[in-house]
Formats: sequence, structure tokens, C-alpha cells
Amino acid sequence: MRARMGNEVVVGIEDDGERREEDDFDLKSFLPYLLNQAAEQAGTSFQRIYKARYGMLRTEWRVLFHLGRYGPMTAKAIGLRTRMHKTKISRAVAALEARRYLTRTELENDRRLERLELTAAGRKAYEDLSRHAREHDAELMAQFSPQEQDVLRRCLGQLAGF
Amino acid sequence: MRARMGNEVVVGIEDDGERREEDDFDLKSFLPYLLNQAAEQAGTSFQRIYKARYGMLRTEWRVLFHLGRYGPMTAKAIGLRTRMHKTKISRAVAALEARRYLTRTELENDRRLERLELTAAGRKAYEDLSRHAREHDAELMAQFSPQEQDVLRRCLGQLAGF
DNA sequence: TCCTATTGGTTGTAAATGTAACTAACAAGA
DNA sequence: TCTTGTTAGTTACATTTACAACCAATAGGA
Repeated sequence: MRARMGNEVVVGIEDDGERREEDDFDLKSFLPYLLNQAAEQAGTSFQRIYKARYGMLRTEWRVLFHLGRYGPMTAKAIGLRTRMHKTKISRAVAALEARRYLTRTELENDRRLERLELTAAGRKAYEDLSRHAREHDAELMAQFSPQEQDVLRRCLGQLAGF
Repeated sequence: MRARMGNEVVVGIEDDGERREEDDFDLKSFLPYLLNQAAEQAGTSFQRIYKARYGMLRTEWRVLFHLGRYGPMTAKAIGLRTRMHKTKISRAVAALEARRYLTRTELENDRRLERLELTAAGRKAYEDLSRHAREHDAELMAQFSPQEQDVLRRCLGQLAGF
């Protein structure tokens, strides 16, 4: 079993017959891997924006977005829409509240629930970030044809379970 | 500003005109979000397999896969292929070594490098898991037409930077 | 009413990750 | 040789996440 590994960059593929040649399965074509790498790549550049500008985490940005886009709602409602675990939401809400981006109001008919609502500052952050998000989305999509864009969104939506 | 939040399931969309109507931008069509949700969904079901059967993490499965599929190589080489951070790789390798799935051999021409190679047990795990991966991939893709599959793989590959 | 189950939300703890600092080995010039 | 810089890999620490236990409020009977 020769190794072919010097001190130069080694991609590391053996060619000594030990490799099963009928095996054409590659990580690069494995859908979960592809999705993951694409998501990481696409997510990172946008993350830089909300992290640098507002010191937010992804969970916080999502909660902010939901409240900004769809109006006041309870944490439970956010959970139903995003499938984020309730502990994530709880902590994101706490962080946003600490930074005065939202307020909570106990509901009178069920005191377990809280109405979450953006403050003016929260709304401003949402407006700013959603503008950036839109731009970012457009940039990412620009490299594809309209048909590709359509297929991509539909397939991903289906995979995501929307 | 009415809130429409009773104790039943509330999706939480306000319809009181506060919403900017020209704003048709939705999280569900935001590519990074879509990618993330799809990746999480697709990843979770496969994760169950390698987690339940071998108690592995995703990083460990990836290292195992690389060594199984492409043969012995150094940690550095794995890093170049997967873009995983070297600390992740270091820990994954340590975990796989502890479970006797791989061995390390210092290279004689550069003692900083280690040749990583699967043991028989490691190879067996790889064979088993890659079979499952293939199945899983096929299942996921089965819901799409051949053209869609093609577009999907190409676009994702491009987004991932392959 | 009381009892039990369920629900919305929070908190504690362990596991996983990111970042930076570190060690040891090599490289390249003076 | 010595010095400086770079590289492969590990370790330490802080941040983030997952999971389970928990609390308080409500619901739905007996």
C-alpha cells in the first residue's frame, strides 16, 4: 500500500488498486453534504452583516425578522413558523429584549403567553437588515438562470418541508 | 394595533395595515434560510443513522468518509478537501482513533505530518455508512425529476464553491 | 372543588464549536 | 550555524447549542 505523501500538498488519493473502482459515490454529490456546504457558504457572508452591525446571532436575527415582517406574535407562534426549538427562541428573545429591540406584554386572557413586539430601534434594525438580506439574496441568485432559480427555490422548499 | 392572539394556535400575522404591503420578501424565499432549513432537514435523518449505529458526530463521519473513499491521507489533506477547520479535524481524528477506526503513522520525510489510515473496523463502518448514505441520497432525490436533480446538484455545488 | 395532564416558557448542565494561543518541525537566508 | 518565518497539529477558553428538568398557568374532567 503505497502512500504518495510528500511534503507538498497532497490530495491523498491512492491509485494502487485498493480503491473500489465501481464506487462512484462522492461526498460532493451527496445531497446532505452539498446542502450543508452551500448553506454554510451562503450563510456566512450574511452572518458577517448582522454580526458586525448589530452583534446578533442567527437565532436573534430570525426572531427579529419574524416580528418585523409579520408583526407582533408570541414566542410559540415564532416556534411554529421557524421550527426553532423553544429554548433557542427564549434566549434570542431575552437577548433582543436586553438590547431594547423588543418588548414583551403578558396576554390578559392567558398569562403564560407574551406578546412580543419590536421597539422603534428593533424595527429600524429589521428594516436595515432585511434590505441587506434582499440584496444578498439577489446577489446569490444572480449567478443562476431564472429557470434554475425557480427549480432551486422549489426543491429547497420541498426539502425543507415547507 | 389589534393583536388577534387568543389561546389557540396563532400564526401571528397582523392584518391591520401596519405591514408594508409592497414588501413581499419572505424568509421562506430567502436563499440562505432555505438552504439552512433544507440542510438541517436532510442532515438530521442521516445523522440518526451514524449517531445511533456508531455514536459518531458529523465531523467524524466526514473524516471517516474521506479516508474510506479516497484512501489514507494527512489531516491537512482532509482539511483542503472539506474546508473543515483543523481543530475540528484534529478532534474528529482523535475520536476515531480512540474508537480504533483509524491509525496514525508519522511520515518519515516530514515528522509534522501523519498518515491517517482506516483500520479494518473503520473500513467496515465506512462501507456500512456509505451504503446508507447512498440510499439516503437516492430517497431524497427520488422526489425530483431528473432535470431538477441536475439543476439542484449543479447550483448547490456552485453555491458551495466546488 | 380538586386532581391530573398539558402547555408556554425558562433555566441548568453537558456537549460541541470557534478562536486564538501554543508546540514542534521544517525552511530559507544571513 | 543561527535567526526568523511558516506549517501541521493540539490545547485552552469562551460562546453556542442540545437536552432534560423545571415552574407557573391553564384545561378538563371527576
